[in-house]
Amino acid sequence: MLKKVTMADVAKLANVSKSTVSQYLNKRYEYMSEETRKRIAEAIEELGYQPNVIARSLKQKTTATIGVIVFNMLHMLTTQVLHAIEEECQKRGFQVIVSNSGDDPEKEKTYIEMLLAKQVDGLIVFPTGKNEDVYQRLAAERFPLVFVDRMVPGVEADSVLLDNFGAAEMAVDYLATGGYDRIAIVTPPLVAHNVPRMERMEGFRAAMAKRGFDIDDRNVIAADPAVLPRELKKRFAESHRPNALFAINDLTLMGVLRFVRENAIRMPDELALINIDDVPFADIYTPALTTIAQPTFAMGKKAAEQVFLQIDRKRSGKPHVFRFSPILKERTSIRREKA
Amino acid sequence: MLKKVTMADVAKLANVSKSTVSQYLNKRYEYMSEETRKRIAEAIEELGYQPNVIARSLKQKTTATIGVIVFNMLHMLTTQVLHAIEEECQKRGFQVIVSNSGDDPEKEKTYIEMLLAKQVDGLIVFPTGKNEDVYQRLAAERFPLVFVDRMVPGVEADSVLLDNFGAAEMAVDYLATGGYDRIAIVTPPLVAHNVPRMERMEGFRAAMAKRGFDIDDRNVIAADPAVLPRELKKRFAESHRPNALFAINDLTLMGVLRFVRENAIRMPDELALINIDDVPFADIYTPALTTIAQPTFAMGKKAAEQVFLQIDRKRSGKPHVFRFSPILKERTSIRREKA
DNA sequence: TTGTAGGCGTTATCAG
DNA sequence: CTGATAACGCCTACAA
Repeated sequence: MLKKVTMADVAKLANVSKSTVSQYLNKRYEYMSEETRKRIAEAIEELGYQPNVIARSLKQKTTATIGVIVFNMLHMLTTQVLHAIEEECQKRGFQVIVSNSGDDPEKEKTYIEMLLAKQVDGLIVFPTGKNEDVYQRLAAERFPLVFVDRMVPGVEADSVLLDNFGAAEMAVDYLATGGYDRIAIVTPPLVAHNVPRMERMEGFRAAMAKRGFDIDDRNVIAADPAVLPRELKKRFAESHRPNALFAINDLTLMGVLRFVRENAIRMPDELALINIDDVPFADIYTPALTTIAQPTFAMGKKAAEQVFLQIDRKRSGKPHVFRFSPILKERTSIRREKA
Repeated sequence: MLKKVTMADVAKLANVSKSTVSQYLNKRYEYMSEETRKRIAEAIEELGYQPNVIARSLKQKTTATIGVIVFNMLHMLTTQVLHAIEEECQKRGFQVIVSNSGDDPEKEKTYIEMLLAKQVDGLIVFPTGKNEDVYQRLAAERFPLVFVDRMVPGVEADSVLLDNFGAAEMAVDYLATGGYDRIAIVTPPLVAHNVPRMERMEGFRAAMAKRGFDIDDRNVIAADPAVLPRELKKRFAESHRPNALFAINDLTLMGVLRFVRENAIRMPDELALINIDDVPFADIYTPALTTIAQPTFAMGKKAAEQVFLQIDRKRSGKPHVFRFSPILKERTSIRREKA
């Protein structure tokens, strides 16, 4: 590791002082002779000098780094949002430290602290939702912070998320317009701190009520993906089986499709299906899946932009919750006329 | 931002010197009175002191950070390997800076340099393959470096990749055993610096030869995923259409499936299909897709372990290329008896 | 236009 | 057992 080349070495070789080299590096060559400028450039070249960003950071108290904490790296939404964040950061010369909390609040807390110790300039968090005190502290310090995908009620921070309520309404409306009347919602277990899940549920209820459909309790199918096929099978063995399913996310969708496959249920004839999250295989599946996409790229970009605004201390005032509109992807897992 | 609490403050409040506080922080309390220990602990607590990792790094020349450069963040393999890397790093208290090169060598070079300037302790690279000089420099400096997914011939660095040759053989063997005799390979355009692609092609040729099958040139279908359906259609309009397809990766698979769907080709009756990369929808597809999985998690773990070995200067000697065995996932897109 | 000196927050060395 | 003091590599007045 010949990483020993320092500013001093360059200065010596170029016969100038360290400060002059520093000026040069920061492109302040207004008052610098063409001559010395060249000498420094050569010295740098010759030694293969690379400035030590750490030293700079220590002085400037800024690291050109932001921390991102996600709760599930393998989730497609995460990947896509992350991609957009990274891209936005590249434009600003920032880099991204990624940590995976696995939805474990303890871990999340630890990582937030590690990231702060590393002096990241900002934080984008897909929050577990269970570390309100930590979030509050950050908000109080006005540390640049943006929540993504989920928000945390009571914490004043910029948040970027889907219009979940609207997405659920969209699902119901689309199914209803197609003539389907026995609509069931399929979701992971409902827990209060999971805001999007609750919002989707509420949107569903509201849209059903608006249509004058009553909600059979048996048509709220809440189960972990692993046991979902079994639960569905149970429900479908009962009376008044649903003729349309709304899966609130991609994981749930997988459970539904497994059920459909195992029981040789014909779509869309026997059953219509719509879900949130535009999975990559949606249009090569048979039938092609009608889905509700999240604008993941726009969301990631916005999240990054907001941290940067905060870093630049340019935020207008109060934190804002940015709601992104869901996008209907019409395909063929739903007929447009009632059976 | 009340981030002004420094070691000096703690020292003052606890009535000791900075050095003592430092000892404490580094858990060297062997020769420290119970008394002072407690006082320091209290002071830290009271001030909410958080050590500044940047300052520590400057002194110790170590950052507990590794850089990962991938060429496509959205690729599933990338996500999964990344996940494993991150997990392994967590165990060691390391963090991960992720950059996306988009397979652009210029960007890759820039990021490598930025990461080095940030004093990362090691680098894991999914290489574009076109920056040999940069890789060489790193190797020469013995900077901790591991390549993943692709390797770079001529550069002496640990590399973690699939046994691509073996995977292609596996595909051919499985199809041949099922009685299929007109096997075509479907791949993105072949370019020399893309090692895995070439290796898979070679494995295919070798396995075909071994079986005594000759390879009709028209059965090497090389095209970008976007135009693949068209190319396939063209081929299938000709004589001696293939009765089995081997897609060398998931992107290619998507193209094949689109073709299959658009032309209502029945699998496995008219056409058998196998591919590398165990896509998440493989077993909910109809027919369930027989695939060859990469042990992505093990690969990521190994990559991380190898950088750490290098960081700890414990590497045995010469760099090593780690080949991971493909895993056959038998499903139903191939019949076991010949048509 | 360039150089000197001091400091950023830690750790390391060596006295005391 | 504890405390000066000097680095680490860079930036920034202020001097020259």
